[in-house]
Amino acid sequence: MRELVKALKALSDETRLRILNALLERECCVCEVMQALEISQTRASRNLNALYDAGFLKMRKDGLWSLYSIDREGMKEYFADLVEAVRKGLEGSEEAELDRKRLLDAKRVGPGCVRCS
Amino acid sequence: MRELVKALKALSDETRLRILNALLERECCVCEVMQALEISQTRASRNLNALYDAGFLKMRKDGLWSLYSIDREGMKEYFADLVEAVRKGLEGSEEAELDRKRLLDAKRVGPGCVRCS
DNA sequence: ATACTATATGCAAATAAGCGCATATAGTAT
DNA sequence: ATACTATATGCGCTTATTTGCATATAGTAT
Repeated sequence: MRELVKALKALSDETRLRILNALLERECCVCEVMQALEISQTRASRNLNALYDAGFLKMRKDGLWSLYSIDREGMKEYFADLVEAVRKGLEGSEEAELDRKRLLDAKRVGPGCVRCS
Repeated sequence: MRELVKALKALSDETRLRILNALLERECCVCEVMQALEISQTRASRNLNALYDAGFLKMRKDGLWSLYSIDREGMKEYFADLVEAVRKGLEGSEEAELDRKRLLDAKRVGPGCVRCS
């Protein structure tokens, strides 16, 4: 019960739904999420961690980068069902589509990177 | 997107998950929910309304009673998927089981009713 | 009409959630 | 070593959520 509440709380936020939508496309580092959703570093990091903490994501390190992805193998069956229901509920959402579009151009560099200014 | 967030917010609360669990058994009036979950009238009414408002429940009046039930016919497909995922996530929950057990003895009378004191 | 009952709701207090700023941490590069 | 980069996190502020109390509303019964 506690686990289920935590999972649903993790999903009940627009930012985190948008993040999940992006991760449905592919594995992302924090800065790619920032770029795709046009949100701050703090916001991206904290909300990614919330989804991770609830049990939806897995994370691996690659140098400086933290790479998050949907933990399809590791998550419980009803978690996968929730993700699938969310995916279905996101169909036709302009916001979600725009995020995915921006994700195509997102690069694995941060906001303070000189190449971006 | 807004609709999906609202739906997930409605589900992301222990009281409302317990209510949904009770309604998976059968249609209930507010006072039956109060008895099954052992919660106050305000709490039962407000949380039932939240689930109704999000689109999970339907309601009909019978005299003084407001009878709530899961709106299986009226709700969108992905809402039904969410409910099913929640049902699966609730399997094995002692709290949910106890609520269902108490629901068996719940009667359509309120807390101030003389027959109950 | 009055008395009683089930539900809904305005208000206020308590608690929780979200986020920006600044800073810490840890890896990379020179 | 220093300089730089990507991510994480403590703190504080703001906003949202939850709930109880009291009361309103509406139906029933006499």
